[in-house]
Amino acid sequence: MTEGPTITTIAQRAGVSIASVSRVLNGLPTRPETERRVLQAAGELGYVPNSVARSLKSRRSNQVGFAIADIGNPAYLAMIREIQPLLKAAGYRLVLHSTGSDIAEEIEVLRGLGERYADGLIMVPLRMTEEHLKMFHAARAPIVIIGAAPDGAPVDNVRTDSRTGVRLALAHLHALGRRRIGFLNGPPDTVPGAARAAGWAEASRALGLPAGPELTEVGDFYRADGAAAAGRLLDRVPDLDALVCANDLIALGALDVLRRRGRRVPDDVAVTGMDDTDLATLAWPALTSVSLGSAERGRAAAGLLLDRLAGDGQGPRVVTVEPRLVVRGSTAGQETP
Amino acid sequence: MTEGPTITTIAQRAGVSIASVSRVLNGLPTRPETERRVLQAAGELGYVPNSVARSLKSRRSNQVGFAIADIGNPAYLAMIREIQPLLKAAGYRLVLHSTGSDIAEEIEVLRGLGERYADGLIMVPLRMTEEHLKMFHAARAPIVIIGAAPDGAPVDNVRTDSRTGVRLALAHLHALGRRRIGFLNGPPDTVPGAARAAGWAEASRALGLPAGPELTEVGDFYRADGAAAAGRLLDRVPDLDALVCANDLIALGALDVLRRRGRRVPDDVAVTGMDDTDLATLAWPALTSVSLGSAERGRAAAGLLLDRLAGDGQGPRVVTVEPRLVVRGSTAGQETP
DNA sequence: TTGTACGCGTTATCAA
DNA sequence: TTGATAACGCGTACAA
Repeated sequence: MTEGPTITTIAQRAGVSIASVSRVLNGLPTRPETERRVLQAAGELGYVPNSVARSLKSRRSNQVGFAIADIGNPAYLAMIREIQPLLKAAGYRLVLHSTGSDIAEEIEVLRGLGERYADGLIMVPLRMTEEHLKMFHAARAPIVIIGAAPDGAPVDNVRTDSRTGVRLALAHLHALGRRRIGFLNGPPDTVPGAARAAGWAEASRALGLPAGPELTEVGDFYRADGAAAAGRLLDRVPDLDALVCANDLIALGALDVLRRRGRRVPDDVAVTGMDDTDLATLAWPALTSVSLGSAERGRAAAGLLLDRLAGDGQGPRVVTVEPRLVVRGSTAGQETP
Repeated sequence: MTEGPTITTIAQRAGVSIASVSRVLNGLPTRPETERRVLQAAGELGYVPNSVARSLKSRRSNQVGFAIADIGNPAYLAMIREIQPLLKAAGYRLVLHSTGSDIAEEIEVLRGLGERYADGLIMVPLRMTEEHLKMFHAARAPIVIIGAAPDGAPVDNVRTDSRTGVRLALAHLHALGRRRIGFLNGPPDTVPGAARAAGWAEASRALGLPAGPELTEVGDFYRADGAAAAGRLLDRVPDLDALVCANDLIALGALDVLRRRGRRVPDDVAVTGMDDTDLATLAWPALTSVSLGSAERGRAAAGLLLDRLAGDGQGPRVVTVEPRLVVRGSTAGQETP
């Protein structure tokens, strides 16, 4: 825990100037004898370059921020698992921000970017406020938004179409003959919540299904909230024959409640989730889920950001990932492999 | 994306020296008029202090590293969820390292600590080599190891007793009348793998159960490996009446195989996991699991590290978390709540 | 090929 | 109270 050696220490020990030390360490041409002495001194002292000083000089931190609402959500996890290796391979460290879906904390993360602790930021915002936009414009480092960024915002954007996702789920259930289909949504004032609500309304109308509020319950995007919402909806509409859930966690909560109430899945009530997380194959019966390509979106976001960091100066780019229905036992009634 | 303002820019605009700017920004006594001009200039320019320069001067990065084998393992996840808010509250950013259980990468993380990009490190190593020990001694920043650190290593240590954990599981199954109990372990050359193997041998002997290699299968700590290992063991010992698994992921793999082979759980085969992750309550039947206090260990580790960072200069400390059996449907045969 | 000296943006010391 | 200036550790013109 003593003070570490610096190039000055090495220079003294090797009897050369700090410039020579720096040159040797950076592989610039030097006389073999000088190189030998420097390397020996560095080795003996256990020298490790100070990344802070290097950053101050180079104006690059070699770090990238990743901001999400909750590290516990497996959809975000799938993103991290893709992003982290890509960043590491490119020489960047990953700074993780878990904002707890608190707007103020999200803004704080954006403001922090101004401190230059990171060379770029990937963010999955739950809401999109004026404040966000202001920070986007003020940002002095590239930002990639996973989710819906407003057109014209100076950020790269990886999006998916969860409206279509809800439609896929609803069409699937409709094709299976279900007609009393309930909807368990997340907070409608969040970006994903609003998109799913819109998709629900659209698709219901298109299929000639009732789309009124009597078939919808709202809670947070967690399992316990999903269970509570499912309980309320079942109390109100006991003859439901299917449930569309706004994410897998909510669906798992719904499965808990259905099991507790003795409703068979999928025989009595079919259930769909969304995000197609690892949890979907864990549930019993395995959960039919709409994949929004979390892993793919993570990969795309990392790619976009690395392009920027490599000096790509194009205008804002948008990558779109198509939703895809993954049918499993919770709607199909067959054993999972 | 233009160059950001510095205290020099502010000083020019406000017509004062950079020293005055710094004083105002740090709340040191200044004449009201000076303060006003500085704050106005700073506000107009959208000044944000450069954390890199600040770090170089203060010799503190306000970052903490957290190194784990795989972010996808929910036991680690439980730790992060505790660690991250504690660090944030104390003003530290979290730098996440996922090493893929590769020794070389773990060593690289320890070496990286020498670059002073972080003020401290929390690490959950899977193995413990001479190289690790060397790096611990050479480290110039405090390290907290979650898992078994050798006595005398200059690190704080949060440990649990997974030997006892295996004993708890085995005793539980024995008390339920099971006598042909198999063991699905992780790699025995890892710290947790070795501890669990030792616990298995000890506890089997104590209970008068066979403890030979014929009842053990080994794989990695993942679900697919658990399934493969369970398959091999069932082929060899078809009349098993229980399975002790080295973690929850392995147990979930075992549940997959048992279901596929038509063995009822727990009636035919009782199953226990370890780590008591969120997945345990997701499985069907819900998984009896030995809690090793992941969340608690994460909290303890963060606490130890923050103490150090606050200047605590004691010798290495050890915190031990007791394992605890959590009984659920996979052994008790009752509906989960 | 090598050394001197400056700058990166801050904080902190010392005179004034 | 304020300003000039010296660090912090590194990279790099520029001069030798």
